[in-house]
Amino acid sequence: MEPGPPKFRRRKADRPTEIVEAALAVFAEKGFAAAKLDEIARRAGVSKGALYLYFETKEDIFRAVVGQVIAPNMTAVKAMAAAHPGPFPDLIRGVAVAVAHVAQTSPLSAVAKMVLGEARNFPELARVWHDDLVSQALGAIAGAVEAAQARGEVKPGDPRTYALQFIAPLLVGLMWRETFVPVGAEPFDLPKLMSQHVETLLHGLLVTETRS
Amino acid sequence: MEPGPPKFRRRKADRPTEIVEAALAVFAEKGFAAAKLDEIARRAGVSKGALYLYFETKEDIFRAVVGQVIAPNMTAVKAMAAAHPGPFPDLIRGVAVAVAHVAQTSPLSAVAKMVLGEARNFPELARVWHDDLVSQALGAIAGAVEAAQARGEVKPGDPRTYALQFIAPLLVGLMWRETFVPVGAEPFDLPKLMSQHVETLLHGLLVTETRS
DNA sequence: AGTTAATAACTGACCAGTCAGTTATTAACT
DNA sequence: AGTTAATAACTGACTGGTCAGTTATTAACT
Repeated sequence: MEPGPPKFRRRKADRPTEIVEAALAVFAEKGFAAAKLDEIARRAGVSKGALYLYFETKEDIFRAVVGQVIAPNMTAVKAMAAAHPGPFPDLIRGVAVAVAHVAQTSPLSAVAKMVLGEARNFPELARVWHDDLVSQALGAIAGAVEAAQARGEVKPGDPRTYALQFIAPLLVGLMWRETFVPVGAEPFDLPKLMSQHVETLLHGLLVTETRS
Repeated sequence: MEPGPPKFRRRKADRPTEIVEAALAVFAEKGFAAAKLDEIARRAGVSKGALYLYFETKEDIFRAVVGQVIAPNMTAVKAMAAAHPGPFPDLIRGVAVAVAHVAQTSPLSAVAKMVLGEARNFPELARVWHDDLVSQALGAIAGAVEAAQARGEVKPGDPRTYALQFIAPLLVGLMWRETFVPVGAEPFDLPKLMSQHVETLLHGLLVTETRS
């Protein structure tokens, strides 16, 4: 009786991250409700029962997915908040490039969409997402705007609103990509979008600068 | 045995709209998957079986909800597209006020959120939403921008991107209201947001207008 | 009386979560 | 070094509850 290749390996250490990665993929594809634990297990190379060795419930897995995506971005936000001042246009251009890059090279947007979609059923996840990530990022930008206003570089106006104006087109661009491009919509080139947007914000749309 | 008030009335004509209205409420509260047909029926004052006299499936009801919300807004979009030209700043300020008003006084944003959330499972709804509503509205604004560019009023740049820049903060503000305000986030005053945004787009953020 | 809107009890598929049993791995003892 | 006992990771068939959709029956209207 040759043993042959074993039916499974005991790899307690690696299972949780593998499961969370598989779950991220399935949740991103199907949404929370339509994601099946059997499929998550299959993609993680494990049986469904094994999921319950590491997580209490399906919701628990979802929480872990969101948490894992939030964590690395928190440090990025903190770095942004601590950015050296310098002239406002340079700062804001740099942030625009950085933010657009992160948005395109991480599962952030897929998870963001899920958090938005499931906010009703997981209010505590919406809270974490807001408190730890969105509010921080918005606050950091608003802070930079406020400092620039104090230096007389930027016009008066609500800094938090300015921060939203700054970031909103990118967010909508991401939603556009996830929602409408798959059904045939013309995509937006996000880096180009962001660079045009930043210049518009800085200098305005109008050719003649006449106060109305 | 006095008959008393009848247990139910036969009101074939009114049922469909009543059902769709009830369904809109439940879908908006719970999302598609978590919405139960029993509850939709209960709120429509009807039994679950009666739903199936007027609709084939749950998805069918959802489609009807989306369709009913799209229809009246299509006419609004068409009116906007046919707006008299005039100076660009006036036009764009008017549109901003109108759009902000509609967004706040219709179930549009709730349905929009649902369409975004369920786009994967209902691609044809995402397509309708895009083709009949979003794309039209964006095109109308882009057309106005292009005309203003031709008149030399507005700087060069992709008109469709300008349109997205214009509308994005409002959309994000709506998502903010639906998602983060319920978990304690500071709300945005949408009309104020829009008016600050329009002025920023027109004139820019910077105090000194030096080309960089 | 005949027609049909409407009901309420019912069915069957689906799926999160369970658990009795199996297998890989380690430890203890020759 | 080889054998065996003990442990813990892992499996997969099973269950119980939920819920979209069906149907036998009733009651309203013509």
